[in-house]
Amino acid sequence: MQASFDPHAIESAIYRAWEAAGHFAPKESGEGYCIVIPPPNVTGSLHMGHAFQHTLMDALIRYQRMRGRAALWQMGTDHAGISTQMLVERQLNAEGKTRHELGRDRFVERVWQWKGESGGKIAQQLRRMGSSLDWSRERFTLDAGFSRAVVEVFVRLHEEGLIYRGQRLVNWDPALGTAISDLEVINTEEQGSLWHFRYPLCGDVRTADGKGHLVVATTRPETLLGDTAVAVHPRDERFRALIGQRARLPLVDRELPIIADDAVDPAFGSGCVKITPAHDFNDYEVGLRHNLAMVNVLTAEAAINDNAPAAYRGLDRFVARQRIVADLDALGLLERVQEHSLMAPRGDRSEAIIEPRLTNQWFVRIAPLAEPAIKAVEEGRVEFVPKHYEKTYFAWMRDIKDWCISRQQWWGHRIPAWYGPDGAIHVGQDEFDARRRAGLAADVPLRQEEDVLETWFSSALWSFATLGWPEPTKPLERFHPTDVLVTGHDIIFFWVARMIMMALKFTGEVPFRQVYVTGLVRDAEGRKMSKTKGNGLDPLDLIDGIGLEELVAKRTGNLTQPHLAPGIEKATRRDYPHGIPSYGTDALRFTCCALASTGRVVRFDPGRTEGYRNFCNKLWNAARFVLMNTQGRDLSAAAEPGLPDRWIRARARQMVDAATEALDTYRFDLYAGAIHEFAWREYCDWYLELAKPLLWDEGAVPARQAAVRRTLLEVLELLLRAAHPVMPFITEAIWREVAPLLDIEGDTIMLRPFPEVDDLSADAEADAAIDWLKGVVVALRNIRGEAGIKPSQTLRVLLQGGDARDRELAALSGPLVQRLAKVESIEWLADGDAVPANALGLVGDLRIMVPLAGLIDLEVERTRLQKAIDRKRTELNRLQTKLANEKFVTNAPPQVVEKERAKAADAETRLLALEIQSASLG
RNA sequence: GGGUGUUUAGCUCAGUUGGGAGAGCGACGGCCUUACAAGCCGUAGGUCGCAGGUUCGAACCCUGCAACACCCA
Repeated sequence: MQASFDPHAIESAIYRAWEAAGHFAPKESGEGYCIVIPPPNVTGSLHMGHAFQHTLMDALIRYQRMRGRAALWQMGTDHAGISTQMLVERQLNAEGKTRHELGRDRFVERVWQWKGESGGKIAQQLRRMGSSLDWSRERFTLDAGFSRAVVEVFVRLHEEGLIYRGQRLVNWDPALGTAISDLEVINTEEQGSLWHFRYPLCGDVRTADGKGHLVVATTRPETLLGDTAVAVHPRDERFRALIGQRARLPLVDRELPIIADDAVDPAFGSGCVKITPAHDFNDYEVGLRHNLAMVNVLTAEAAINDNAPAAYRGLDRFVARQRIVADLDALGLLERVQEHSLMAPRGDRSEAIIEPRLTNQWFVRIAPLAEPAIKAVEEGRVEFVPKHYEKTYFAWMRDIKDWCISRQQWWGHRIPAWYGPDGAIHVGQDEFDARRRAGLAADVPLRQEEDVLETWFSSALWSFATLGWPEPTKPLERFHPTDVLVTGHDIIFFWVARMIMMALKFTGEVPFRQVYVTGLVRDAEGRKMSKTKGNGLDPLDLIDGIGLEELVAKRTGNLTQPHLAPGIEKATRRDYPHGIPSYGTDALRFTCCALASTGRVVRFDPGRTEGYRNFCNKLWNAARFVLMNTQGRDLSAAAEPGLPDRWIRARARQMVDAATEALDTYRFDLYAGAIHEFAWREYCDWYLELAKPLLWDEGAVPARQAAVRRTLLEVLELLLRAAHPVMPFITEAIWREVAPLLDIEGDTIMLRPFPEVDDLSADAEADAAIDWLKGVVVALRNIRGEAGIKPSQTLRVLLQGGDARDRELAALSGPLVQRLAKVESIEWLADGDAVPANALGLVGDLRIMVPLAGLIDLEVERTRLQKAIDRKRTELNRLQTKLANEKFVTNAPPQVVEKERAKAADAETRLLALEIQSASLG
């Protein structure tokens, strides 16, 4: 093995070998375990969020595979309708073309071509992460089988009346020219203006205070072109007399009824509200209630259409806004303008301001689907981890609105509906089926719906359509419901809820038994990682490393806002003065696990990755040490385990227990902690050090040495298996060296069993003995450290006090203590013996003394001692106060009281010893 | 406006049923000790957001308040 850990030397070859051997496919027999991957965008690339979630999924899959389950991690990608179409349209624009010039067929062809070119990237990156996905079963939401499932679902929902087409007010994205769903609209607070306009009253009508006009306020003046009423609150005394009268809409010269509606907030603005049913969701409801006309004044591009006066036709909405304000001002109808912060709706993809717009769209009638999905979670058939996300889920599901599923786009599943010459709608699997169902002759011309389904409609079928539905396939039977869905809280509504509804509807089963909701990855300062902010991290850069100049170029290139480049460059040079070193996949994965605690935000700090790269190196070198001391040795000799051997196995048992518990409850941070703690703090820091004296003692009993060698190997091998789910590559590389020495069959660690607690036994005796030893060694190190004694200086140690057990342990562990603390001699003194001036350490009643002579400065030792006395006295006082409290003694459980008494007695003994020592030093 | 979550060491976070406040990183001091300087040894640092309450006992349970984050309208 190389002297230091080099991830590049091992990773790719190992992954290729696993894949070639078919190890990622579920085994033929055994209980199934399945996770479906949240499908990445087919033309996308890996970001930190993927790296994070995929690490957790892969850890689960590898863990369950090692536990004997037939584990399937179902691979697939999403066609990502809007974002992919946007990307390709942008490419076209760069060439000076538009999709409309190209036409639908050629455009779609072009997208497929782009998919062919860039669609493999994410798959390669997933391989670099070590993801044990079953590539042989890879699916795509637009592949033939999946599309069939989509059509099937559409047709059946339509048959049952759960899909309908209708004219509704929808969120219209003028930049993309399509409707989008409520969830795709992001409302953010922005600064704007509130314009107050005067609408003259018709006839001789006057307001209560004698004015001839009403005042209405709006943040969107251009919409007044579509006003069809003015509303007031029915109990608003100021306007009661005006209800039923009419006002005149300026510029348009339309008479508007003055109506009363509870929805009006009398305290907002003037108390009068202009009603634009075709361009505002609240007004739309008012319009329905009062049977108002709905005047659409916007085109698909959000310019003013022909329903408006000629003066404004064709103007962009924001140009029209300025013009209208100016015109009203000129007419003396602008009362005032007010600074105003408003919630601006923007499209999550285009970031354009969304316009509510009246259009014909397809909807899913969702309430009948939501009901069983709510029940499934209430009854625990689907369980959220952490549990509190169920509240979020219920809140949304119980107030769910019909789902707009049609998009005026080209890239996606074209809606399987055909229009007859009379405008009648015929739905079917295909045109033939639609004709058959409708009983239409072959010569009746039919025109297919132009719209496609939104991407989430197909994603909603992911759990079962990837497994072969609508065919009753074996994988479907074996792996559905899947075991757990691992995803972020940002897509609980988009995806999780819809999958539950669709799976229940079409398979009668929940799609997964548990949902593990991860936090979302942010940068080290807690900010969202984004290209615009230039604070993004590419997981591949953490794995492979990247030079500073290249990193700067990557972060500042192709910015949508180029003026931000200098700031980004400066921050990058500050944060990564030497670029990013290559840390390897295992270190990145370990970081992801270690950061996966229960919070909602995961602050990703590359410093942690460096630390875990070091951990990989530690493990690598520990393995080198073990191999150096075992290769070519006779390991078959009868073994006689010593206390350290028994101890490390007992510790291993504890580690396996903790690791198993952590993985079973999705506490990946605790799992990583258990592995790290055991490997570094116990196996390396103590066991390897304890092993050295025995290994290097030429006069040692052969059976003892054999036991040490076997223990070194066996515990290392067990540790590798326990750590494999989080760090697959390094564990495989080391395991291949270690396994032959232990005569283990098999060519890969990934198919070996995960360690079981029952493989090991607890050992109270060994624990006590090694605890004692550690106590003595730490006490001596402490004296050394504080007294500034050089590590090369050997010590003479005197022992006094203690009991028979201390003498027994000293006899057993003396040689180990000597080696670990660099002690040349240990001498027992009787209780009454005079002792030279010394530095004192305590383990229970046992006094560990290092004579000062020539080594330790008396003053330094006095200071150290005084500190120890102060600390111990504080502790004792606290305990004595507690024990003096009668209420405590009578009310607390006896074992608690007993424990406190023992602690007090111990503190007292120690304090006494320290005080005697203090007196003796003068 | 409604809801959810968070607040513990300089930073990032653990803390399982209420019973001696922890880890990693960082800081400081000392070491090239023959697996590892990507290492080893040691040290310092906290009124557990604030105010009440329950309890013999509260970081943990209850109430109120504050700050921050996110979701919904």
